[in-house]
Amino acid sequence: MGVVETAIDTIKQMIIGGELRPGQKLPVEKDLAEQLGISRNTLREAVRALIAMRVLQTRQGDGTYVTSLSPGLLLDGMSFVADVHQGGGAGEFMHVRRILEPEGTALAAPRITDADLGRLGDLLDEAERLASEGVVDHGKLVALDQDFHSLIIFHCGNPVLAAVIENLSGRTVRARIWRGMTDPQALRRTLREHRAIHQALLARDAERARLHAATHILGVEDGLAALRLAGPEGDIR
Amino acid sequence: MGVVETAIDTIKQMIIGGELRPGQKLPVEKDLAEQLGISRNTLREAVRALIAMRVLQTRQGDGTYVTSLSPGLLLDGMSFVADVHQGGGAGEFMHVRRILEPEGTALAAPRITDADLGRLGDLLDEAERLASEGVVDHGKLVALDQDFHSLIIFHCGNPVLAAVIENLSGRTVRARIWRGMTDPQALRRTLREHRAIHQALLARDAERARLHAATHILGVEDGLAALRLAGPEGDIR
DNA sequence: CTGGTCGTATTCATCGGATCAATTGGAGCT
DNA sequence: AGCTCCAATTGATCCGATGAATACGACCAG
Repeated sequence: MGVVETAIDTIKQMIIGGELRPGQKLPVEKDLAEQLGISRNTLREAVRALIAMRVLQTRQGDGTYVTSLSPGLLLDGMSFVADVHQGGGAGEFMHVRRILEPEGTALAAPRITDADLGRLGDLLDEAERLASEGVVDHGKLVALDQDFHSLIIFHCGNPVLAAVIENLSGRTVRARIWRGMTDPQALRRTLREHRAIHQALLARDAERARLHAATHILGVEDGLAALRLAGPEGDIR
Repeated sequence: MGVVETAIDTIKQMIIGGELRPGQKLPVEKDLAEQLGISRNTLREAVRALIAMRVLQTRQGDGTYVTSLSPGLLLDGMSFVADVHQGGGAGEFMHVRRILEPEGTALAAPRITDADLGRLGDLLDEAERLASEGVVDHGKLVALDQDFHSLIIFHCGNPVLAAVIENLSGRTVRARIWRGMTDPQALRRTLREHRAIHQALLARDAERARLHAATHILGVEDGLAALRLAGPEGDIR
């Protein structure tokens, strides 16, 4: 095993073993490199790998710190994975989301705050306003869609579940779906489904929320499949 | 944004954009560094970050290559996340697994090959043999347990689902559960549940498989909760 | 004594160059 | 044709130096 890999594992073990705790500052590069018996450049490569995993964080002029190590933070590298597979694998990611998101939505029903229920309503109102005006700015709709789902899932009570769901559909895939929603009828259906989920949450009815979320994602999956039939390659090069 | 971060994003975009395809070789460090207008050391830090994400792979004396980018490969960094949270967050990971694994098991029922059904039986036989002999080697049992679940989930038909499930319970957590299974009755129950799942798969009965998998993981969750009551800190320092 | 300002030391970021090690591919030999 | 061996290629590691951002303490004004 290479020197860098060894250093990565050593630091990992220091964290798992509790020697380094969240928020704690690491020794300065020069000292840590000497302590591990490696050069400063090599240590930096190891640190850079752990930064990519969101395990460490550096601040120039200050030092290197262990992050909060919260699941939401550590799992958000997954979205890149989803983006890479926007082609053939998108359906597989969506399938997992179809399993998880209804459950998360049901869990959120008794937990979501009244304030956020109101915010959800606002998001829907704005989306419907945009849609009725025949807006072509899909970016706005994508953002509203993402906010809607995120806000619900945030209240599921399980940060790991929330983080996994959150990262299953990367921005690229999500944008592709909405871009493909040229049919105004499909757009109206999506908004109607969102409204139904909102109604169920307002009634604190977990079962209805679960079912509406499930059918909603089924609809999204169908849209994705149709998209693939229409244009096998989604790239516009 | 720092120079290294820019370089990481550039390479990422080259992959998402299709300019770099799986298995393809990157330009040599010297050339690529020059092309990106950065030093070789800086480029190496960017490459190292992408290696940590399993996006790139280097072979000394040969070159740097884009990996297969398969979901299973890219998602296997998750297991480290699970390991870090062996303390408080383990239950949350197990909860997600409880949602996904029954579904994956049900999906596997009609797909798993007869050969692998036989292999599952062999695994169970060996586990029961070890248990009846009062073996204290938990490592063997952990490995058999992992093989059992992996072999089933492998046939769920969705590599993304399989990869996520596979990485939700890191080795550390799994080992902790089995180590905590000091009660011979609990061990027998676990084996009985495994056998029940196997029987359902043999009968190609997806619904029974789903239910048995769900109750099995519930049992594991209970064991984990009991473990936390017994000893809040699992570290033996 | 309090508050702000400024300079300096600390620390990470980036760079250029040098040497080591592993792999590859071809020259040369049998 | 097949094998051996050497040299070129390429990543791995190290060293030293400079730039840039931050933190902290000295200093000063009120």
